Order: sequence, then structure tokens, then C-alpha cells
Amino acid sequence: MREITRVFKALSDSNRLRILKMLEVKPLCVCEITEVLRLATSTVSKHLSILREADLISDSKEGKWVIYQLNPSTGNEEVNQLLPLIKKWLPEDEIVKQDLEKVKFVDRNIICGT
Amino acid sequence: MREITRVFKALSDSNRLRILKMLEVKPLCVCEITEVLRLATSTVSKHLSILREADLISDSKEGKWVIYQLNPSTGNEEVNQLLPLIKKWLPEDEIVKQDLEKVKFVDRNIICGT
DNA sequence: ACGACATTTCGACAAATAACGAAACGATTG
DNA sequence: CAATCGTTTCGTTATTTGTCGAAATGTCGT
Repeated sequence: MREITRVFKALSDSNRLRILKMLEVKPLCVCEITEVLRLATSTVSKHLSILREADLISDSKEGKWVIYQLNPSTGNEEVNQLLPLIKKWLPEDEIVKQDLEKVKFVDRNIICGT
Repeated sequence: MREITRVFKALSDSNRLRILKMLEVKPLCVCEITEVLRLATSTVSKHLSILREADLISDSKEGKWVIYQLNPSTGNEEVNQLLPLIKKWLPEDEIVKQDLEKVKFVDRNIICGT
């Protein structure tokens, strides 16, 4: 039960949903997500840790960057069922559409360190 | 977006999940749910209103009782996809199993007004 | 080893949330 | 109509949550 409520809690924040939708496009590092969401880096990092602890995403180090990606298939059966649903949702949401547009052109080598 | 986060927020509380699982068995009135959850009536009523505003359940008056039931198929497409998933979840959860056992024998005519 | 940069952790704060009891509301029954 | 019973609303309180900035951690290039 605690596991499931943790997943739903992770999904119940609009900024975290935006992050998930962005990660559907491609894996992203923290600074790229920060750039799109326009929140403090520490805030984004917190959101990502909540998503990670819910098993919705996973991270991997790549040089000085930490790359986050959707958890393609995890041990968590509920997550495995939820992610495909969410993938089909919000196709017409204005904010999400804008985010995805930005994600296409975002490049960690250019964006970070301005 | 607001719609979807509202649904996930509604699902992110263990007492509200317990209510949903109970309603999978049969429609219930507030006092029956209160009896199983052992929370104050006003607290249960609040939880129910949150679930209702997320379109997860609906209510109908029946004499002096308000009967709540799962929303079989609502205009909310996300809810239509989520409810069947949740129905398959938590089959082994101890608390849920106890709740369902209690629900079987609960009778609003006996329980209410003690 | 040092400086620059990406990320996480910490501490603080405001806002949202879950819980309760008391009071208000609505409907049924005497 | 009045009393009763189930439910909702209101006001309060303790806890959790989202956010930020500052400090700590970790990594790369020089």
C-alpha cells in the first residue's frame, strides 16, 4: 500500500508530470529540465528524487551530468502499467506541448552554465 | 493537467485507496465506511468528497443515507483507464483484505446509530 | 591540486492537507 | 411540528509538501 501511494503521490504534482512527459521524448539531465520548467535547480532535483523513489524514473551518471530517463520496465508492476497510460495522456495540453517543443531543441552543452 | 493531478492526488492517500477497494465489493454508505476505517465521520465525508471531485466515485441518496459507488464509466477517460488497474492491485495487502472481510458483513441498518 | 560547473543536501518558509469536534443541514419518523 | 439520524460544512491543529538560496558533494579540464 505504501508503495502505491508513493507512486500516486509522485504523480500528483503538475511539475513532476511535466518532467515525465519530457522524459518520454528523450533522457534529460537536470539542467535541461530546469531550463524548461524554470524552477530552482534544487527544486527540480527534489522532484526527480521523488520520481526516482517511486520507481518511475532512473538515473545514470554521464560525466558531470546526471541523466534521468523513464523506467522502461522495473520490478514495480504498478509503474509498468501506469507509464504506458500516462504516455497517451495530455496530448493536447498547452503547457506540455510547449515543454516538448523546448525539449527538442534543448542541448545540455549550450544550455548549462549561462 | 489540473484534472489529472486531481485524480492522482485523490489516489495518493491510503485511506482513500482503502475506500476505493471497499467500493469494489459493493456500494456503501458513509457510516459503513466510517465503521471499517475507524475515522471520524467528518473525515470520511471529506475523503469521499475528494474522490467524488476526482470523478472516481459517485453518490446517490437513498432515504436518509448517501450511497457511494465506484464510477462505472464516467466522462473522465483517465479515470476509466485507472479504475480497472486499481481493481487488480493490492490483492495481498493485509489491511485491504481485512477491510473487505468487514465489508461483507457490514449492514447499515445495524451499524449506524450505536 | 585548483577552479569551474552540475547536482544534491540542508535549513527555512509559506501553502496545502489530514484529522478532529462542533455546529449546520436534510430527510424520515413519531 | 419536533425529534432523530446520517451527512456535510466549518474552524482549528499538527503534519506534509513545494519552493528557494546557501552550503556541501562530486566530476572534469587545466
